[in-house]
Amino acid sequence: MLHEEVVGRIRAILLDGEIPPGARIPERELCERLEISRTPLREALKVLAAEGLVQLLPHRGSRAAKLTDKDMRDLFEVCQGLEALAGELACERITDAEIDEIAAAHAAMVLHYRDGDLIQYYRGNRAIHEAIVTAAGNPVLAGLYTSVTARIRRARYVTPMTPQRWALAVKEHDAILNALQRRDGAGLSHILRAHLRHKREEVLQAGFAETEGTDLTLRIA
Amino acid sequence: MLHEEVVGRIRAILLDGEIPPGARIPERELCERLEISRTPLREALKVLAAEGLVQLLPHRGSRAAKLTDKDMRDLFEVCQGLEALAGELACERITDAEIDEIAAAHAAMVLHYRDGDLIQYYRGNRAIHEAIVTAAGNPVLAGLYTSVTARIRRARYVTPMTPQRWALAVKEHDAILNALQRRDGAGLSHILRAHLRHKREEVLQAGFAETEGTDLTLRIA
DNA sequence: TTTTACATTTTTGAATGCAAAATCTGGGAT
DNA sequence: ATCCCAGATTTTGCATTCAAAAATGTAAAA
Repeated sequence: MLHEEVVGRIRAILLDGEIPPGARIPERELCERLEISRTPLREALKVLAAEGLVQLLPHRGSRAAKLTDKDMRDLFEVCQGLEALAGELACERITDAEIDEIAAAHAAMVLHYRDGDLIQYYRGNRAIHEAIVTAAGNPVLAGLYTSVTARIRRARYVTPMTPQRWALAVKEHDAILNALQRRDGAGLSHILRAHLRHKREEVLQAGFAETEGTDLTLRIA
Repeated sequence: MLHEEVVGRIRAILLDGEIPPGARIPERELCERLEISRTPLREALKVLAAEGLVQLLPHRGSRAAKLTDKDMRDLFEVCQGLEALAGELACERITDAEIDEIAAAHAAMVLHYRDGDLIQYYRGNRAIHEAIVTAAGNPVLAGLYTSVTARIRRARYVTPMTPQRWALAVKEHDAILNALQRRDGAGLSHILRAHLRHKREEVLQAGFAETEGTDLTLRIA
């Protein structure tokens, strides 16, 4: 198994919440499960620690990082900045074909909204945001975006929504698509910020400071 | 020696250009120099690879990452976004005392400009940009900023300047301080973007694609 | 002289072993 | 019963070792 694959698999385990925030990461156990020895596992943990997903305590092992409200706020703030930038750049560089793809994804997402299928809605939502970042044509930006969103993913995409908020989010997405189609960078940037600000408020209101026992089951309000 | 220290020391070696971009990283040699064994060294290299400073080639060792013009453009673009965000947040959160400190640093920097001391000027310049990012009060943002700027540092702070460009940069810094003092987030964000855009143009015009032989001696035009 | 095939050496990536640190356990004092 | 401390156990962090892959060198053939 390649180094990057090890990192990826552990990242997935953490993001799935299989090892909940704050819990110790059982080295020996993970080694057996991934069928690798401690050396490559520990290399991966150091990388994930640099990413902020793992917390290393000298001589006391590693734990799945726990996010405080402040961390969450900070991450959302940065995420806003990155998406705003991505929106501007995307408007300069996006091709017609890419816009069409996003429009299609948008339409599909709206259908999921109509169906009240929050999981599929979130999935489509995420794909759209990622497509915009990709369209920005800046791999450095894309990399940072991936790493920042990974850390808030569980909060962002597993927060219950009221019908009002959900309706607002869909309306914002209409505006996002519209700005993209008009290639209105400033406008898109502005809408994306507002969209994320609202999302952040939802998440923080939901009291999302991660603790050992944070329940991450998807609930629909 | 602690893990973070190992990472830091190797990072410094790379940023100093002691191992030039594209050059192989001599594992054995670094081990002897840092007086550590290969295991912790390799852990550090993987972390630095995730940061983008090191390139890992499976079964062929690691090299100091080489930056293409495109990489440089992408990094500057992201850096602009991060500084713009930092500027906005700083205006919301900065204390009077912090503003005074930045004003003092600014005054000192202007003196170095008058003296024609580019090295000291750059040093002061960097301190100001970092102080703004710190004043934003967002450690996640600060972390990304550090990592992005690290990668372009050598280009950003080791590019020759024409008297015209230098004068413009100083003028922009006046505007930056002014916006900060007025706590004009939008204005500061705008100026910072322009400032970095100009810097990027300088750097790219200087033909900064990093190659094995890139001469990083500080030249004053 | 250049090229190709092969053997040797070097380097890489990962497993194992070992010393130091931390955690756990149980018995005795308060 | 609770608290505390000494010994045992586990876990961590690093050095070393080992197998596999790549690089290098050599010699024969074109």
